Amino acid sequence: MTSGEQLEHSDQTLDVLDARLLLLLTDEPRLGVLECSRRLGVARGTVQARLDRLVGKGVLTGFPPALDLAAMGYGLTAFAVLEIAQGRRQEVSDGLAAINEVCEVHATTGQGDLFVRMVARSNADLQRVIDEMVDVPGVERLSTSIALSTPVPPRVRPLLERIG
Amino acid sequence: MTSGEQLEHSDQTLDVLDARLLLLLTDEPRLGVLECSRRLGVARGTVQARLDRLVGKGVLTGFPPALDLAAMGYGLTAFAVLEIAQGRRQEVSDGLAAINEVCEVHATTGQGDLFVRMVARSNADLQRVIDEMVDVPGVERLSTSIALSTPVPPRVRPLLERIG
DNA sequence: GAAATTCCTGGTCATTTTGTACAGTGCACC
DNA sequence: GGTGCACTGTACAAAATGACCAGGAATTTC
Repeated sequence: MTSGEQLEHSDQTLDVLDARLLLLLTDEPRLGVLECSRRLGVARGTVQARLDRLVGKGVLTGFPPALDLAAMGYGLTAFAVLEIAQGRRQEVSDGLAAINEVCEVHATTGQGDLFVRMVARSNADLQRVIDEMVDVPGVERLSTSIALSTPVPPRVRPLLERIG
Repeated sequence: MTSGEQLEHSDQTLDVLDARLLLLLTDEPRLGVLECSRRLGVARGTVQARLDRLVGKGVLTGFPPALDLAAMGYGLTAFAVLEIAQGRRQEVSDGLAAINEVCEVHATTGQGDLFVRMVARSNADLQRVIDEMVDVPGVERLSTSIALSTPVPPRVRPLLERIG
């Protein structure tokens, strides 16, 4: 059954087997190739080949350790939308990247030019981080909101499940 | 050198060695315990004990496969801020969670009540996803912005580096 | 239709890693 | 001085890995 079940998707990057494999690894990331092959009911070489292929395609980029920032003392997550001076995106981005607590920055359409995710140890700490951000040259306006809860934590699963 | 270098941090959840270990695993996630011990210049048992402890503390939650959504065909990432009817957060969250393309939802302070990260295959596809979100009962206002670029991709490194 | 290609299977092999255990050592604390 | 704790270095059996290869089935190509 090389591949014949997925007639509905066009740019079929992922195979049913690929999806099942990734799903399996999503649930139990520490599984070895051998275990995977057993669970999936295929030969070990197949799993090995699939993984290599997925990495080659750039779909699977690695298995980074997942850290719980809250458990590390960074109990606060906050988001900031900032407006910046025209044509200084690069400069501002660099300035933000230099702040340790800044965990993610996106340039977006709409009024806010940059969107930032950051963490802090406490409210006071957050204040400090925000101050640092405001001080970045080129930042004109900054509005922050604190994450109170996370009804849907980062996930990819549904996208995979639709294939497998 | 059990632990004696980190005098500046108070709720010292993480040790210098912990940080170095996590940093190492961040860079090369597929390393085994033995390799780590070699790289760090400590005994294998030590690395093993540290990892167990980190997992026990809840700091290290696993090694999920990192997938490149763009390589999977989801080239578009977008953010949405939505305002919802009073007291229907749970209901709305569930509704959003049922949409495959919704990758993350946070409840936040400020005007926007919920903050959503989503992906799509194309502009048309994004339109569909947005429509689905608007149709979720309890959603009153929704404003979307598309991620044009990501100057700072999700990272934890700086937080670790400050310790190690 | 026949040939070539591709992908999976199921097996082998030597090498490496894991899990687990243990005695020994340096250090902090009482 | 004694106790507890974390790290070291070592050991050994069991398991997994990486690298092969021949054969079969399905797909594509001519």
